Amino acid sequence: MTIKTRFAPSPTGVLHVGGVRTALFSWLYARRHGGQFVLRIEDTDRERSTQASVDAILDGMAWLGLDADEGPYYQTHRFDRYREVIDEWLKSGKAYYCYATREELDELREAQRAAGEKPRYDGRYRDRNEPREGVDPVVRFKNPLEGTVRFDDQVRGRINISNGELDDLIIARSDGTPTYNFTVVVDDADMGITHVIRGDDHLANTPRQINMFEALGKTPPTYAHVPMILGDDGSRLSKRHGAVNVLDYRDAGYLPEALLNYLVRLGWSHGDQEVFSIDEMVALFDIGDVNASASAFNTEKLDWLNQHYLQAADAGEMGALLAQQLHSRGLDVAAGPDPAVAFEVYRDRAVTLGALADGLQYLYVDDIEVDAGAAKKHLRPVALEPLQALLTALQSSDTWEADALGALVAQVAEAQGIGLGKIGQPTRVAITGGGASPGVGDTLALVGKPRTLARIEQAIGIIEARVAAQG
RNA sequence: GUCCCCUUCGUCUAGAGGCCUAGGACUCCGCCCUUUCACGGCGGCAACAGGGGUUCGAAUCCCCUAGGGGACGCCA
Repeated sequence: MTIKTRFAPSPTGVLHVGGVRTALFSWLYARRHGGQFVLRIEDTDRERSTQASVDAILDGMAWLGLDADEGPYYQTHRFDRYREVIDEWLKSGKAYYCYATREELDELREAQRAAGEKPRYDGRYRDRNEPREGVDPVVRFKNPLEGTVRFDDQVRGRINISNGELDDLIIARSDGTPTYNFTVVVDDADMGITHVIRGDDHLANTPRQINMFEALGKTPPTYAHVPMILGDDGSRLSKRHGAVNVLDYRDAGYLPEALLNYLVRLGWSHGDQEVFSIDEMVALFDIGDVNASASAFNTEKLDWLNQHYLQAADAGEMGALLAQQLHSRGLDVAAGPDPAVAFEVYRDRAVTLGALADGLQYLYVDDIEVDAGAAKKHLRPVALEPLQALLTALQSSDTWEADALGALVAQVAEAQGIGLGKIGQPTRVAITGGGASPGVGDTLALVGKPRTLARIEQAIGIIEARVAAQG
């Protein structure tokens, strides 16, 4: 049997990291077993589905490299097929029209809740077909009254739910459009899905879906319900915990392989291994190894992985991404060093490309503002003479290459009879505006000669003003 | 409320009755390297929810309690 999995999001919002994890698990499972992976857009709720959400799903999946072998299918394109099954079930008595109004249903639920019962449809139209004036009926599936639905969930193990707990769910709204629990079944059956890997918020739907598979005369797929992702505080991950939209992670400068690596380790592991290439995930992943308990999203660990991948990333590719980051900050990339070169110098200090771009702004502007704290600490009178000496030396330097510049700074320090730090720090503050940067030689090389000279002069000016102010 | 599910360091996890003095990773804290910041190296703090069983022996099996989560829509 060829394995076939699917990812079936509804386009009613952003592509959530929780959704991406189930997509990843489904994709990995299919790839691992040489099977197929299907993308299906569940857009039966026409009120809430939007094209923007569809685009977000497609963009996100493409960015992550979770390529589908089939699809995207759209449920709205399959309404004829759903209608066909509904008519058939209506004819064969597997489904029936229900004329109860929303108000009546609300009342019923309220009464049940008040009586301490589980709210559910009471079957009042199950065995009578009595059209009502002015009421467009919904169609309900005739769920079995007796027996227990049993299935072996690949993550949760054996699950038993009594049919007595289930009611007759609506499969077509009063406007005739089909609903989720029904369309999923028809689609999974028609598309030959063998393994359904999804969030565990669907666990309670599964028995009724299995009953519908039987009504269809089909064998239900194997199910695996993956626990949801929690926020730092243990509650369900949502926007208030920070970014949940995968595209926000892309825009912040996270690498897809880092996000995927982070997500695959949430609920799944392989011994002590933390870093997995895509190929390793494909080779090692098994849905049966996924934990049954929920796990919390932790940005620090994601950051660590992203940094890890950045350290080994291709400088050319990272340069292009960094250029986008700089550009989105309104900076002219042509006004500074090749971003690929800058990345190479900074790669061990980059957590995300976004944060890196923030820290590199000084390379792409003519005028920088010197941080007050750094100036106070390092642009002191004692630094005046070393900076002047360095300025002179740099002015007459005919090469502008990192190693040579580093050596030059060291020579000046020695000539001044001071330690490297006594000249390195003031220089760093002068040319970057802050107290942290790569080696002085690298930094000078990146900044370039004209700006370096101008900035050292500016720093000398600051110190002189300070001396003057102190009298 | 009813039904279902979950429970190892702060977080992600290893652990399938003796290998556990409970291992790894992130975070945090030290030390080393170092002109700064990082990287890197070394070290440290930190957990089996509680209570009963079963067993020669339990983080691992069973039961109860507590806590947490989910579902209960003409949403998906």
